[in-house]
Parts: sequence; structure tokens; C-alpha cells
Amino acid sequence: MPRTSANNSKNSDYGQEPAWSIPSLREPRYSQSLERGLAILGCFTPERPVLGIADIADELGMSRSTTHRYVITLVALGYLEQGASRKYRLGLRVTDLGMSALNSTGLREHSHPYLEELRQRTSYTVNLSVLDGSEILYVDRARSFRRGQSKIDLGLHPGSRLPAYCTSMGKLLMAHLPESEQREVFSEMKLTKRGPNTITSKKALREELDEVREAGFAVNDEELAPELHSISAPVRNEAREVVAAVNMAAHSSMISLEELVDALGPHLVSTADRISARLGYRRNDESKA
Amino acid sequence: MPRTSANNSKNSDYGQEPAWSIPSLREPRYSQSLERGLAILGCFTPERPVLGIADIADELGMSRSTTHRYVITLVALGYLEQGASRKYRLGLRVTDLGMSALNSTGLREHSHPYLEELRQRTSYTVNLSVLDGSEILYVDRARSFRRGQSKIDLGLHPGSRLPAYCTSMGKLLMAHLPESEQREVFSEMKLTKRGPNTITSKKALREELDEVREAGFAVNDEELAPELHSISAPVRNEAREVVAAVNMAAHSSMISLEELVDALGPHLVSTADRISARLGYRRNDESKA
DNA sequence: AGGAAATTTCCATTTTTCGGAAGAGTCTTT
DNA sequence: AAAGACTCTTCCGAAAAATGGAAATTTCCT
Repeated sequence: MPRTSANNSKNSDYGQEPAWSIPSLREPRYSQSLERGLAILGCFTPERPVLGIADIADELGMSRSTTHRYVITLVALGYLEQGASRKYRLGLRVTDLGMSALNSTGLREHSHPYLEELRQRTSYTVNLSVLDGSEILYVDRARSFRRGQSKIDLGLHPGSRLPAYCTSMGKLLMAHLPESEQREVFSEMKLTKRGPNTITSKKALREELDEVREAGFAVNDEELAPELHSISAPVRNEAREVVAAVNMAAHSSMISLEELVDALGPHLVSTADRISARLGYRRNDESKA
Repeated sequence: MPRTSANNSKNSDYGQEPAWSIPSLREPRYSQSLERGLAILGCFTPERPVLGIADIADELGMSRSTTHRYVITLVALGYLEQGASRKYRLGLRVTDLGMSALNSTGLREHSHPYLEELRQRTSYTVNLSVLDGSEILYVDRARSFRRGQSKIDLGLHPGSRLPAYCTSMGKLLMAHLPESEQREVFSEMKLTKRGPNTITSKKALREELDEVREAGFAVNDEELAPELHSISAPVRNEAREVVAAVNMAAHSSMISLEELVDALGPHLVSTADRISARLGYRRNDESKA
């Protein structure tokens, strides 16, 4: 009945300004203020960690007075801090958000004891990560005691990201993506050579993912960095989806790839399976019967 | 003439109003929308990582339609994700903000090689942290290879927080705080017993801080947890302010506190001094001359 | 010191937001 | 399986909150 829906033009034509900061969600049901305020946070990058009002206003195309109002709000809330030079940088409070996000799935909480146990038994560094777009995000990590492991330490910790295509965890996680999402991820990927065996063609990568899905685990043979091996196994949730990957990495001077797969692979898979079980996954689910 | 400047006291109100927490800082120059939107992010805690529109609306006292508009904005920007059950949780994108904040001071970047070197030379875990309110925030960490270190591993990583009063780094950082800030921190502190020697009276803590400032470094003798020792040294910036603390921690079964102080203390101080130098600090500053 | 540039405040205009109510789904109960 | 109860989502007029130009203030550079 209220089919007419009025011809109220709302704000559809915001003018010729096509590129508004980040996305163009110019729909009335979105909050412009929130969008702008968060865009300000996004202006602070490792390369440009300290910004003044004018810098932000110019980058976002907003007036200085408007920018200023958002900035002091962010300061009051602890998301920004004002340094000596009257400029601003990110406040330490935002780290809490990051930690909350890492823990939000409950994944870390459930997995940690198992990762720790695997590390104890094998003396190799054990990692847990999830897929976010075309990158993997480290959620947890149990580091080896062994000397020599530092050779393969890339300064990774929970919160770190790595491209998915050149890591065993990334390949594993991509392999279990629904077709549509996998396509999307593929389209936004750049396959840069990072190690001797990096897969640099999308065709080869697609074949590799098929093999990974078949095998049930993934191997990284110097695709990320020279002399670095790793193997990964999948963690599934109650809905039988692969939600994370567990991984063990080692320098080639410590163990051959074959030995890593043969001797430690079973332990890794066992650990991954037990985490899956913890998340409610059942191997032979006859719930429908 | 505008001496009066209204009765609004600029920003002097940082003091008495401890927390408008979720209510509103009802000054016209703040952005209410941004405030509300960010309050939504703050609703997601490790204890309650998954929330529906109604949960958020109730907690913040906002209408559901308003809440919904903010939430879909946050989803569009990647700060929230919608799970299967129509509920929402923090998006992985916010981890980037957290990492940016940790790196924003440039502290980690400058310090990391020195921490790594100290770990190599001593085989003990080395940490770097800053003070945020009454807590310390771990910025970087170089973990020991040694077995047995796991006994003292409290699951800490960059982004983790610990109360300042029962850690060597916290005591060191508080000791060098300007008087006014130190008072504020003291007022918001709860001194709970965490280890055999935890300092539980503010008077005793104040005296301890005086000694720490005198000595130039801080010691933790089972104040955080049983059988856990640590020592800390200060890192200063160009303006001669103490901006961070470097620390080494060990289980008492591995080394006595005396030995830790005598044998490793000098190395720790040396490392801290070199980081300070990297940040532009000069011991004998005659710049005024 | 003096001038340029940036930050911060002010204010009338109007756009964006607010929230009740209605429309869709979804899950629970009978 | 159908009705009921609940939550999520959309719509819309009313109204509050945001906007940006200009002025006042502070800081920085020469």
C-alpha cells in the first residue's frame, strides 16, 4: 500500500564528489559520522604514525573544524593521544580492541593448551592462524625453546599477518573456502616470489589447493623464505567448517621436510583433531539419522 | 574581552569526572554519533564476544533502530562481523589498529634488535613495555630458548597487560612519572596480593618507588607470582623522559635474584642505554650551554 | 620579535540522526 | 505443522546534532 514511497530524494546525489574517503556507502541508513570518525583512525599507519588536524582533514577531504571535533572525541575516548607537538597518534587503548578480536572467536582459549602440549612434545614452534581475505592472521603461537629456531623467526606474534598463498596455513585455509569466496580471494591476490619455490601462477596455485584439500594437510617447502619448511593441519568447528589451521615450522638445518611430514605430521594432525573436537566437531556425524 | 570564555572550563575536567564510561560527555563540540558507535565496539569483551542488536541496545540504552544503523556501518567498515546466528562479533580488521598502535611510537622498531641481541647473549626472556594508566602494556618480547622458561610463561605477548604495581617494569615506569600523574595512578590502583612479596600498601609502594628512582632500576622478587624474579631498566627519549622499560625475567630455579641483578643487570642497563641513545637521549646534555 | 601556519572555538544553517512503528524473518512452543 | 513470541531490519516525519566558514588563539619558523 505505501507503494509510493515518496520521491524524497534523500541525499542520493551528494554532488560530484565521487570518492568519499574509503567506501562509498552513501546510503541514508549508514552513519556518516561514525564512518568519518573511523576513517580518521585509519589514517594512522606505520608509515605515518603521527598526524595533525590539517593532515587528516586534507587526506579525508573534510573541513578542519569537523575534523577537529572528531579528533577531540577520539582523544576523549582514548583512541587517540595528543603528543607534545600538538599532533596526534593512536592511543594505546585500541590494542585492547585488537586483543578482544583475536580472542573473540574463543579459538585461542580453546586451542592454547593443545598448542602448548604439542610444542612440549616436539620442541618445534607451533602456530594457529585464521584466514582474513587473502592473508592469514596469527591468533596464537607456542614458540620452541630450541636454539636455531631464531633463524626462522620472522618476528611473528598474535596479530601478525602473512600472505596466504605462500604459507602452509594459508594454502590449507584457502583450499577449504567455498568456491565463491575462493574466487574472490584469488582475484585480489598478487603472487610475488618470496622463496625458491613460491607458487607464482594462479593456475598452479589452484592445482596445489586441490591437492591440499585431497590430502587433508598442507606443506610449505621454501615458498615463503629460503630453508623454511612447515606443515599445517585443519581445525574444524561444529558446523564442519575449517575455521583455523595449526602449523609447525622448522629450519631445514634442523629437520628435513620428509622427516617433518612423516615423524611430526601425525602429531600435528592429532592435535588439530583434538582442537576440532573441543570446538564440537564430530568426525562421523549421524545427527540426521 | 573574551576573557570570560564562558563557564566551560576547557579541558580541566579531566580530573574529577573519573568516567562518563558509557554515558555521554555532553559537550556540544563532541560527536555523539562517533561516541555511540565506538561505545558499541567497547561492548564486545572476552566474556561477551558475541552480541545481538538487542543486547547492545539494552547495554547502551539506545533504541534498536539507532543501534542497528551503527552496527551495519561498523560491519560495512569491517570493524564487526555478522556470524551465522545473526549476531555480531568484532571483525579481524581491528587487530590492525592494535598493531598500528603498538608500533606507532616507533619504540618497537628501534628496540627490537637490541632486545634480540640481549636475549642471544643471556638466554633469558627479554621484554619491553610502556605504562598505560595503572597497567603496563607489553610492546615487544624476545623469548628465551631455555627449557624451564615455560614455568614463568604467563601467556604474555605484545598487547598483553599486567598491573604495574606488582611488576618490575611497572614500578620503574611509575617511579619516573610526574608527581601529578603518579597521584592519579595511585588513586585508581587496587593492590591485590599476587605473589609472596606483593606490595599491598600504598605507603610501602610509594617508598619502593622512591628507592627505584634512586637506584635507576627495579627488581621484582616474587611480587607477581611465586618463584618469579625480574629486573628492569629504563629507556629514555630525547626529552629525557622515561618512555619504556626493558626487563629480564627468570624462574628462581634457574638463577637467584642476586645473581640476576649482579651478573645480568649490567647487560640489561647497557641495552636500555643503547636503546635510549637510539631514541636520541644524551647522558650529558649540554644543549643549553 | 614578527609573521605565517596551524589549531581551536563560535555560530547560523541544514543535513544527518533519532526512535516509534510497521514489516520480515527466525526460533520456540503448543 | 501452525501459532506465538521474539529479534532483526526498514521506513519516515520530527528534531537534534553535525557542518564548515570565519574568527580567535596558540605555536612554529625565520
